[in-house]
Amino acid sequence: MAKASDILGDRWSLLILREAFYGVMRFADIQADIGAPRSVLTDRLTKLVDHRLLERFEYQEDGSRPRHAYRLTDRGKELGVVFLAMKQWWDKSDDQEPTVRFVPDGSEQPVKVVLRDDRGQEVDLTEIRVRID
Amino acid sequence: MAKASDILGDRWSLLILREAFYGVMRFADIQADIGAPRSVLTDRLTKLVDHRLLERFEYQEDGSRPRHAYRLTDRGKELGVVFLAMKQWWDKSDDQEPTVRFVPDGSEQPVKVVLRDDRGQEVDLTEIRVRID
DNA sequence: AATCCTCAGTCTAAATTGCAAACTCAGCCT
DNA sequence: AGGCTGAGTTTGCAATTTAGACTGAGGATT
Repeated sequence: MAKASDILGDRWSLLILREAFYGVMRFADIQADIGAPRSVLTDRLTKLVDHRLLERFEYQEDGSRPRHAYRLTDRGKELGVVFLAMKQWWDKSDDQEPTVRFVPDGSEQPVKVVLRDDRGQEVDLTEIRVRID
Repeated sequence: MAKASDILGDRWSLLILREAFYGVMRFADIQADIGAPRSVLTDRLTKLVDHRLLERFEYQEDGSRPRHAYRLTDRGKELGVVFLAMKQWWDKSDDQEPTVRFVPDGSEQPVKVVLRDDRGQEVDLTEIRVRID
């Protein structure tokens, strides 16, 4: 997991990925939303592509020249759980009502991130041990 | 969640917290494990204490002078889910067998981080929507 | 008692990284 | 031809990070 923090342990990368989960994927939009300097944004996007969390693709709007944008790879999408866990953690200790919620299709109640044992039983964080082989 | 990335969006803070989950909490041990420069380590530990993820306490080993060390606060411990999610994500795309596993008391099967709806039903990441109020 | 050792930092100068703002380049639009 | 837009690149300066030396408190060693 040390390498995971190589990728995620960075102010901008986390924010970029969050944007990606919300669906934003054009350079200018990301830049406007998170306010990173362009040069840093270029660098981070390149790194995220190198790490196969994002991929760069061409798109063309009608009557516009082709441009490129970024989208999450499958591997990147799987990081969603990490973001949900982070958001849940943050919301819990923040006293504001969250303005963004993640809900399952066909429900209004937000999803929770929980731990489960191999029998499907929910487990509390305090009830787990570390096993080192 | 932008502020969460203020705290976590940093190469060393993530590693320090991981150490804390493994139980390491003395300055020298953290330093030896993660290799951060001392001055940065001091700075990050102070920040993590300020953000109430860690607390500093005195301890005394028999026949040694009192020293201080760091331990996770309750708020810090709750971040465990984020770390487990990160580890699970990393393990999935890493082809090595993980050498560290988190297992519930009284079992050998590692816990999984999953999403659950309000009725306790497990939900897949692909089945959720964003709701903005 | 003087010196040594360990831990937990602090200090410093050099290297790296981050920054804002200006510049570039391709192609569509008037 | 000139302008505009998106997606960068460049530049010169500011802030952060780094390795490594230094500090200071107190127990241990001589």
